Amino acid sequence: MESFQRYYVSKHRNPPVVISLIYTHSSLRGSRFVQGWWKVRKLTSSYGLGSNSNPSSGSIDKSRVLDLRPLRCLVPVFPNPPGMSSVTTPQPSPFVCTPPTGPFPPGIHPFYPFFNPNDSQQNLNPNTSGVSNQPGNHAFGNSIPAPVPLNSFRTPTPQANGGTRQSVRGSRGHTSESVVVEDDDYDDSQNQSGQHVSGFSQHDTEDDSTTRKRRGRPRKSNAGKSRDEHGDSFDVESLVNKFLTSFKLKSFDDVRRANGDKEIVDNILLVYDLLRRRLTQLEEVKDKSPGITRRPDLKAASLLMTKGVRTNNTKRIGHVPGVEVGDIFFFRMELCIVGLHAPSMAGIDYMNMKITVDEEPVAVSIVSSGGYDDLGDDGDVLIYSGQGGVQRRDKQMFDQKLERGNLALEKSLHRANEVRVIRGIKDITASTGKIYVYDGVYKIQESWAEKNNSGCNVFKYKLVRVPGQPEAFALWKSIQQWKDGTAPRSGVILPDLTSGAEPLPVTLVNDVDDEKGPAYFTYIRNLKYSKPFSTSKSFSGCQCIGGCQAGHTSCPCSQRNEGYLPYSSLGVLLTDEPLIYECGEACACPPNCRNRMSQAGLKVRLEIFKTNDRGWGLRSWDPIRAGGFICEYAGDATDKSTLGDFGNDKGDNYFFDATRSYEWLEALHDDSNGSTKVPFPLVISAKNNGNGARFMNHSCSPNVFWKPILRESANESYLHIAFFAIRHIPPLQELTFDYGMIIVLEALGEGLILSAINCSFVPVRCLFYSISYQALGFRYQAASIFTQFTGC
DNA sequence: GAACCATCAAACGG
DNA sequence: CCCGTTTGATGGTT
Repeated sequence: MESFQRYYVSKHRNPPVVISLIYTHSSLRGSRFVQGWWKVRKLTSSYGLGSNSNPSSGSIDKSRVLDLRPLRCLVPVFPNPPGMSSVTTPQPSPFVCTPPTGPFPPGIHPFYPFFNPNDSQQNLNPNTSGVSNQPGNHAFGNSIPAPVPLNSFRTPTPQANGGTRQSVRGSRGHTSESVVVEDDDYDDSQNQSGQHVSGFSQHDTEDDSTTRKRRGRPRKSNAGKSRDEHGDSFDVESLVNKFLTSFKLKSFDDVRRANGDKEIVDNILLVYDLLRRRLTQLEEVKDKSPGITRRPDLKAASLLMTKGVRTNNTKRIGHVPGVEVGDIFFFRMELCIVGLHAPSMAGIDYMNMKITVDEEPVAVSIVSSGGYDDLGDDGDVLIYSGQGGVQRRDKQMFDQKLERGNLALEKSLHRANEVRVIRGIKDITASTGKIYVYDGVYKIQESWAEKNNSGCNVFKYKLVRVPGQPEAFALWKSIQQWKDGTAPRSGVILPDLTSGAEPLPVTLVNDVDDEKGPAYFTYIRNLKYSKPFSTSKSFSGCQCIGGCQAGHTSCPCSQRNEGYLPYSSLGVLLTDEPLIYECGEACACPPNCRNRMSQAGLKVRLEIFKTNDRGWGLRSWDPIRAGGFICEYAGDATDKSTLGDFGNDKGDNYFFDATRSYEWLEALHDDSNGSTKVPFPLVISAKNNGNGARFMNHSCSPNVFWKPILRESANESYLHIAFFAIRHIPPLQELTFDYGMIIVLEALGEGLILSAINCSFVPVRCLFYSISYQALGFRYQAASIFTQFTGC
């Protein structure tokens, strides 16, 4: 159950040391996608170094397999030697892992590049963990990039950007020269016991009795037709547990329940939506999953909340940790489980506050979504109506009373406390449904009562946005004006890069500098094959004249996708499966069939824009919901075998390699049977021909992932790559995905730097980890996480 | 502590 | 597209 990739690096060193890194499958289980364990092996023999010589596998000393803590993580976690690892046998390790800022064990000293003897300001505070938000403290001289946290991609710091590109490009040369790739598999003892059951995989949670129970049930062989009253609850239960385990929410303590942070909030929302989408899919095919009720949004939230999986449980005034101004939500329950706005329906959330001896209610947040006659056109001002005054049953109106939320708002006016405002906006893509935008905190300026159309008293509250917050709702209004044409988008170079090839334009924008656009290429909508990807299959297609429908058990397209349609009616990805079978030429269904999502062209308004520090990038004017389809990777399909090891010999910076490891959702699959690995050697070149996807940059905390999609005609099949949103993406947030990694060891200065280049064609992106390595009588020390983003 | 109630949901059908 | 119906969850109040 070991390696799927291994890369050797040979470096000039005296004595020479060759080390390989193996990403271990088993360790991925239960870890978040940004983390993983890596094994570092010391090879016992030396090779002809300084060239691309290929080390022979026979020289590996398997007894010297060592474990290091996660190489790719947002915050470095340093090993806790006793009992930390569940995947390895404890063994004395010649590695000593230390944060780069200390404290250091006896005999270990601060090391280059984190220590500069000339820098008296060196930060050795152990509490900073080395990768907080102050990367600029580290001294690198003029040519070495400053360490930056891995997640700095989203919030780049000025120190990290300036002047680092040169040095990284410089270092690319000698690292890539010294890299040797070897493709043989180190471990043949792969655990084949895993099973793929009914569309989602079993997860090994030994403490989970329901999972065990289900595994042993022969009842499952009835193709789920059983109406056993407990039958479906086992499915749902194990589904929830799988998600929770995958995203480290299984054991959720009171501390995290009371106060969240970005990672907790992100993961909870991630699991919520995965669960909600899966329940949606199950609900569509009722006879396969009896007992699944309507309202998957409520069901998913209730499942999580009964397990205590929620955060910011304690009400508070002001911002909620982990939720940023501009964040978007698609369901009221999402606001609830992250603590932004607790009531599932009511518009005013409030809490009791001790004032001397008495308690009085104060408002903490409001949702303005059109239920009453609110006025919010100004953008920074909101006239909000009080609650009550209507009888829901018979719609009878009466005077509002100064109680509950109304009273709380009144008290908040006098106490001048901040009130969070969530603006509900009609979702254009879905005629029904709303998008909720967190618009930051407001203060109540005045209140009054007025008569409404029925002559009843209604309370009104004037709220004014607290200045200095990022644009949120105002941005939506701007974008609407760009679309209307009532206000111009600044910096537009080309209004439509596609020249009408897509149903929606793709704008080319640069409001950063005076570069007039990326190098010339031809816009094409789809992936182009010079020959079929595969000719072995024979497939007659479906006969769904009006388009494939959920629950049509006879539809062969549905059958190939484990009995479900992979997309919702709104075009949101529902399935967990590693490969999607879309309808193809052989199918009788129309082009707008629900199962042709990636063939219908763009659904969101994209823009290619100049970034501050990474060349050109891709983003969307429209909000994209989690699982939403973005686009496919267009270009020329290439045979990987015709390329060099790294495919970069032609200077092609626009490559997509489907054979690379990508971590998103791999944790959700039981990988012991290899089912999650994409067995398709598809490499796409978008150098000459491509679409917006070729501009998508890499991130270690991406908001987009890709999935392979198979389209079949009678005797041929074609593989395509489609991109989907990992989480809800607000407008104009850059779209990024994880390119996948190659790990490189590099001797640098006094230490070994573990570095990673994330794609064959891209310069070194991430330099990693802090180790002290005792080998052959020499001690090497390596630096901690710092990251480089070079753009394209 | 249980039951009830109020509430700017969300999906669906006509 | 608007409207009503249905199915609902949470949190506060009784």
